[in-house]
Amino acid sequence: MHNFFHYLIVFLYMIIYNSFGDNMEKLNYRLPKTKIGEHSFKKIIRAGKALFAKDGFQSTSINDIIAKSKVAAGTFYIYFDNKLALYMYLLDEYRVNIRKAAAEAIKNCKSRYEAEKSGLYAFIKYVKKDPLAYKIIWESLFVDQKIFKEYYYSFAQSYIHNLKKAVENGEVRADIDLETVAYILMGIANFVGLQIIFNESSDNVDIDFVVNESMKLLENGMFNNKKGA
Amino acid sequence: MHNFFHYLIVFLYMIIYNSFGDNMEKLNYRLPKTKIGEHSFKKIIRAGKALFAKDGFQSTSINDIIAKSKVAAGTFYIYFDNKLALYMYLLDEYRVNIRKAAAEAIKNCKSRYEAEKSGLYAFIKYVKKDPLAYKIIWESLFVDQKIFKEYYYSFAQSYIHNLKKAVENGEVRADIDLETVAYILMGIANFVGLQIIFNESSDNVDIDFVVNESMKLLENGMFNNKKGA
DNA sequence: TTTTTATATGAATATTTATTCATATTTTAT
DNA sequence: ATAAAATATGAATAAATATTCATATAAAAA
Repeated sequence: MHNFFHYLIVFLYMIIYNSFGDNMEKLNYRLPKTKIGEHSFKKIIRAGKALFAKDGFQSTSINDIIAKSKVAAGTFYIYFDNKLALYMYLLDEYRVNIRKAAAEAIKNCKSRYEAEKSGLYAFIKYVKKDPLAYKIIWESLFVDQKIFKEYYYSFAQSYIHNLKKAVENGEVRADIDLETVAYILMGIANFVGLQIIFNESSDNVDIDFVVNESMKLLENGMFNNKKGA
Repeated sequence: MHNFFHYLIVFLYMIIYNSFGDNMEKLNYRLPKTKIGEHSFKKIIRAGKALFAKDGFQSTSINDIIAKSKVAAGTFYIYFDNKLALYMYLLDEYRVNIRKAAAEAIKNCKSRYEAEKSGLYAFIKYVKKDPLAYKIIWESLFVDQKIFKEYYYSFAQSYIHNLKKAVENGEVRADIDLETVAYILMGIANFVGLQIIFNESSDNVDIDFVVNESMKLLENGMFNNKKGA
């Protein structure tokens, strides 16, 4: 008779887990409700950012975070279930910030061309200022492949949506697959961003330069002989 | 008087470390010398590949590798100093393989255009067949930022070298920065590769398709109005 | 054949890391 | 002023992980 209840519970668990699993993952942290709590919370966030940026997610232990933030071990668990919960919180924050920076840069653009240029410039400037944003998103591929895939997939979808409109009003050529173009544009932004980050002495002038060169290629391609071979 | 020797030793250590540090990192594994040793070595390699592919470098413990490969704990240490040594061994293997695949694909190409197309196709086919190759190189950014940077930097340099030749014989336009082009091409390969890997049911036809679409953009850009805005 | 070298083993040890909980303090609500 | 809620603490415990080493066996060299 015990077995019946055991299997019932397992069954119910499976239903709940499958339908709500993804949503429940987001409840792994608790925001503070007082000034003093906010202070501790911020200390943890700051330490997490610094350590994840320096050593990466997996190499950073909760003990490291506790030591750096100078809160007691128990305090960490008041706000976060575990290290992943803190990481997800930061990842979310950076995603919002990057999208905000891009949206802000694009909002007054008159054409798709201008929007690509401003968006690229804003993205690279953002990751130059705060390389952790860049690193933390890339690293999500190794923390949880699913969240990485979802991020780029949804990014690509909104890209495709905008490109479609640009095709309709004749700005973008109609004879090219927009999904591929979306991934190409993400690839360019990420790797040209890499180029800027690699060069530690790079400044706004350099960002201007690589953005202009990238736009040249997006305008007219890279080959002289337009027929190819 | 003890202090003198202490500082002498520290000084000598610094000299040795600075000049040979990079080379010495590569001596962290020992190849087997007999048939039976080769067998154990291969078992460790196979288990490492499978686990790094599934869970990533940091989430895989040496104990996991030992369990999966079915060798004793001590056996692992006969061949590798630690987990990083195994990872570096695999990273090196994949780098060689990817470069080999790319070189093989390019060697009979008559033009830079053809070479770009074949190289892109070969790269995507390779990472589709063995996604760990892709993952392990990207992940190196989080295992050791230096090796990641060196990898893409040297890749970019050899790219620039080839592009320069193509500019000289008029195949590639002369009014564009080749370093930026190199990073753009790496970005396209990596993210269009991502697009293919994300779509689990993608096949050679899909690879053909995205390569063709990418080449369209490299030929003529993406905009109708060549003046931009 | 004997000696030497290479390899295998896994229990034991050392180290790191995550997590809990009883107790104390501070803040907010009543 | 008092009760309730929120927060802080860190020693203690639990769990995971890395590494060593004495012992044994197999392969190659002498």
